[in-house]
Amino acid sequence: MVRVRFAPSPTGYLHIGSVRTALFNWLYARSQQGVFILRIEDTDQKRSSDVYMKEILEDLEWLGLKWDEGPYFQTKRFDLYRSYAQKLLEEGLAYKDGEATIFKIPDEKIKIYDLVHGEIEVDNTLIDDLVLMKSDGSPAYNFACVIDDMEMKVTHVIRGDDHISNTNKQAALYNALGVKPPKFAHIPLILGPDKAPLSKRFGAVSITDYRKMGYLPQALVNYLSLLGWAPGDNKEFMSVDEIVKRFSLKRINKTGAEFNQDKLRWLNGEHIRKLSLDEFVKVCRDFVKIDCDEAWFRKFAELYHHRIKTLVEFKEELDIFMSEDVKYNEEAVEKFLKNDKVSDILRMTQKRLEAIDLFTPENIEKESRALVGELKIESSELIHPLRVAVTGKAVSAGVFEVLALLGKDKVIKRLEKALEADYGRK
RNA sequence: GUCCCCAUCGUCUAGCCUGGUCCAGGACAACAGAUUUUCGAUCUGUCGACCGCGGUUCAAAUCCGCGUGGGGACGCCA
Repeated sequence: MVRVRFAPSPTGYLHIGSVRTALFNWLYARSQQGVFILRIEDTDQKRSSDVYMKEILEDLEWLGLKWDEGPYFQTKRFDLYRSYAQKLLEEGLAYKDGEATIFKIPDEKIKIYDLVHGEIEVDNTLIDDLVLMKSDGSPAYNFACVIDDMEMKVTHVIRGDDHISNTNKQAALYNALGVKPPKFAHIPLILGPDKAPLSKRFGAVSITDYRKMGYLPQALVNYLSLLGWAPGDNKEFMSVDEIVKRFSLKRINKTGAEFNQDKLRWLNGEHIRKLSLDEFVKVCRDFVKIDCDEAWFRKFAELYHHRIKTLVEFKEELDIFMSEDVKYNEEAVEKFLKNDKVSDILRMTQKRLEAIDLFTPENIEKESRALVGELKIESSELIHPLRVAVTGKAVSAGVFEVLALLGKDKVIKRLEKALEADYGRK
């Protein structure tokens, strides 16, 4: 039975890199019908906080990375660490230095077999002895980690590359305890654009940030799974189930991967499209928290379902519809409103639209095209200025649908405002 | 400084183990064209990489060595 664990420290929010580690553990457990254990490494009591702890649990749940066991807390296991330290002391494998207990690292070369990297040989004569229990009575990281992994019968330790140089120390500890070490898989780190491991400098690194930016958990899972792993057949857009089915440690690669938000955004768009309209409406409602007519909202969502890539983009479009004021995009105004004929065309359009009883896309289009025919102009000469005048932007869904959804009053009012500004003369 | 890890398009990667099918495939981005209702949508296309040098071999992205470059670890932090 495969048993893996994710062991975060509640000394900060859940970082993209940590989440990727959690994800690979979870994927391996799921793909092997194994057990995914959550262990909170809170031995640094000065830096640990409940706020971070709660956020970590929430983020894992939001991502759908459910744990089967735990959370275990290291602060509740100090007796256990103490007793093992005592045992090593009695066996002469550790010694006291003041209040601290130190493990005497045997002078020998040690071979580690890593599932990702293959064999790694390290000369343990080069490293210092290892603190087991600190003077304040708390266990040191490498010790607590080994004891817990042993006690929790962890079979595979999947963690970041940066732990490779802990592994030889831990291996020496396993030897001293007379226990077979778990299998190790050190996965490459996630890098920022500067090729250094992801840090605050990069901007958004916490899962909460991505949630707020309107990314779907399944998109984030999909994207993160592709950093350091690939199914091998060029398939990239995958459901979580599909990833679980195809995941294998063998296909994890060794190179650090740069986090690329463009690709995440693309994948997010794909996952949004894949939602049914009902699902999409629900997701959007939860995200924007706006009070408006259900049927209207649904129509709006339908119009933008395939046009937006994040929920924030959805909200921005929605704001254009909801707000009283139009924010005019300078480039759009420059390109489509600053033209001699525009004012006249818009004035006439406004009159036509005002006369429509049933303000439907079909009727709006009919009237607009009729006007285009009478004026002997290109339809684009009416449509583009109309869009900019009403939405402030050069980009939107189909303009007739947009107008219909906006409603006659609002459209007329916005046209009036645009005409007052009199861009055509400036 | 010492030790360890890594090295294919701008980015994520396939191929590398088991050398020939690779003048290196896909995706994101970028760019161009199309769609005469735009576009950040859609479709089509273009650009673009095996870090260098030696070696092994009939044959090397693939194996070996050395360089170079990047990263990590050297805490009574985790």
